[in-house]
Amino acid sequence: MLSVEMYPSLALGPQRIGDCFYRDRQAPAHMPLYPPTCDAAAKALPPRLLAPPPVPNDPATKTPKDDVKMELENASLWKQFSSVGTEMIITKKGRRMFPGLRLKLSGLNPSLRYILLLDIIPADNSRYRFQGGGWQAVGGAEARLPDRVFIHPDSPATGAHWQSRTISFHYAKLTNNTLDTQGHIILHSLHRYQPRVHVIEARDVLRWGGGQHSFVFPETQFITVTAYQNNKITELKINSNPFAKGFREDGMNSKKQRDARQKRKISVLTETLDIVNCDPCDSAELLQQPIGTTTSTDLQALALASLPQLPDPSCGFRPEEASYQDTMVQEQPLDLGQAFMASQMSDISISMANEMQNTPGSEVANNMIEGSDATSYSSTFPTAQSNSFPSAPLPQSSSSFSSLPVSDSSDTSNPQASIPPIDYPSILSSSPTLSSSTTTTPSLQQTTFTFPTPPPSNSSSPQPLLSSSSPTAYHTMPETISPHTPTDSSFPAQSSASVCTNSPSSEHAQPSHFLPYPPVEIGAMTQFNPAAPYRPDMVLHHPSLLPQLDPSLPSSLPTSTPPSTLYPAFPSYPLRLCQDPHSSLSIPFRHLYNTSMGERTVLA
DNA sequence: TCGACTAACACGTTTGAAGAGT
DNA sequence: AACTCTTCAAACGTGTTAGTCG
Repeated sequence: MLSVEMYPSLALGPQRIGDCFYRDRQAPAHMPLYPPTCDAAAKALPPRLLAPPPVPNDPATKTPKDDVKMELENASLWKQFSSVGTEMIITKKGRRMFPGLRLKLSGLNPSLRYILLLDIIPADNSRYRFQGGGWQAVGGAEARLPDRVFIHPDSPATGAHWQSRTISFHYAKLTNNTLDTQGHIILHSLHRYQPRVHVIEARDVLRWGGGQHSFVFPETQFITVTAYQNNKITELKINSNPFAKGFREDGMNSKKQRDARQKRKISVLTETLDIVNCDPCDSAELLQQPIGTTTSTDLQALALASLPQLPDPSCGFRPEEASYQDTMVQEQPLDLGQAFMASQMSDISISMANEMQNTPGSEVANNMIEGSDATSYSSTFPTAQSNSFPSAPLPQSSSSFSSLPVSDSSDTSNPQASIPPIDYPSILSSSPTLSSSTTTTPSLQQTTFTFPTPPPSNSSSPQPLLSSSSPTAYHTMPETISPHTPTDSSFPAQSSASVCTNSPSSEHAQPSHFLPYPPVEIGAMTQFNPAAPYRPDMVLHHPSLLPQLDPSLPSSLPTSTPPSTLYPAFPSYPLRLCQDPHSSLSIPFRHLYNTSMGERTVLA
């Protein structure tokens, strides 16, 4: 087993994030679409690896994975927002998404264990501004931040588990705090993003590859904001989010009620001042102003005047008796810390160990460095229809995927139903299964796939997600890399996977294939404690865990690979999954170490 | 001056502990 | 003793708003 000593970066603790982050941020705006390391690696690819992969016509290569389907349960709600132009508030402390991603999974093997991940990637490389009642691209996107992947707290769980209930990612939080230590997903404000959900067979994780399904629901695209720009979005949120009930028409926090409170407050302040200002030299002129015309500044002045800072014995006012309760109680930092996290870790380890035991090819970990088949997928995406993002149209689609681009005229609830559907690429439905989940062969898959590439972002008309007539091939590393394999390549090992988007009229999102890049080693290190009453959400931070929707985006191209971090959704994060910045190799979860106490601990 | 952002605020929901009842 | 149900307070999730910053 590898030790921390083999990966000096692991010893650096939390600051590693910042290190890597700043490396990203310092990347020049004119940075190439691909990082130098990637470029070099791509150039170094043997021609055979760049060639299109064989099309898997052989039915024998089909696995149950091909039937994995995902449905966006609250698609209608998402479409409501999408039709207006979904905005998501991001705050320093982290803000949940609303609507949340509520999903239904089917087609999984009930007895196998899976891990569900959520990540959010830039939908394009533009920055937006709300003007003229709509969103306009106003420039290039900011440098990409370290990617973080939110691991569903139930992970790993059996296919039966996932299929028996609605899967919700509502615990995931978004932040604009680039130095966030809470494990929230870091995003730039005023940028457009696309959430993705990944289903990874747990044991595949152990072998640095294996099958994977990724699902994209275009209607879940959103623009991040620090304050709502579109009133319609605010209304929608208030009307559909139970937490915002108070702001509804009949709520105590409605505009009407707030105005009434404001008036009452002014009245009380006025009365208070009547007492305080028994001294004629006080701010009597403030009181001369009609209440109705009192400005906020005036209110502040009134409040200040009424505060017990003017103890005048002559007026009988006793400041110490005043009930000014501005006692802001300091938030107690929750330090569920390492003990809790460790329990979580051990749980996953156990489950993973079980997986390993149940897998005849449990020696896969040792064979991860073996090469694998290369497969290529390419497709052309038609231009999407314009939508609620006036200058950034979304692809028109339903909440589920269909391999056939069928018009969705039946969806009358969707105000845009009349818009011609997007012809989603056949790649997404017909792509081959690259690795069998049941195979005992620990081979890694090599895949080349093609994703649409948005035109240059400096255009005032942002390009729609997944729409392009000039697809760009996305290449993954040809050779498998293991921690034991010294290399200067920036590419991690790769494996087969699938990506899926939904088409306009389908019932389910159905995956096609892409590479889990770099390999995720969640299972081997993550342990959940079944006895724990609550399972923390966890976030795997990895800059290049999965391929970008559009590899040409600058944000997808860190010049150096930041470390991967594994966070629980807790205030304190003792565990961190790092990647060796020198070798660009992802460190298996078993090398997670504890940083909460300023010390390193190899957990397994 | 203006747009973006932040912190404080009030209200509602959620959660979990404590107590009562069976 | 064990279980279920109710109550209640704290924590948390909302949008709003005033103020700050560049």
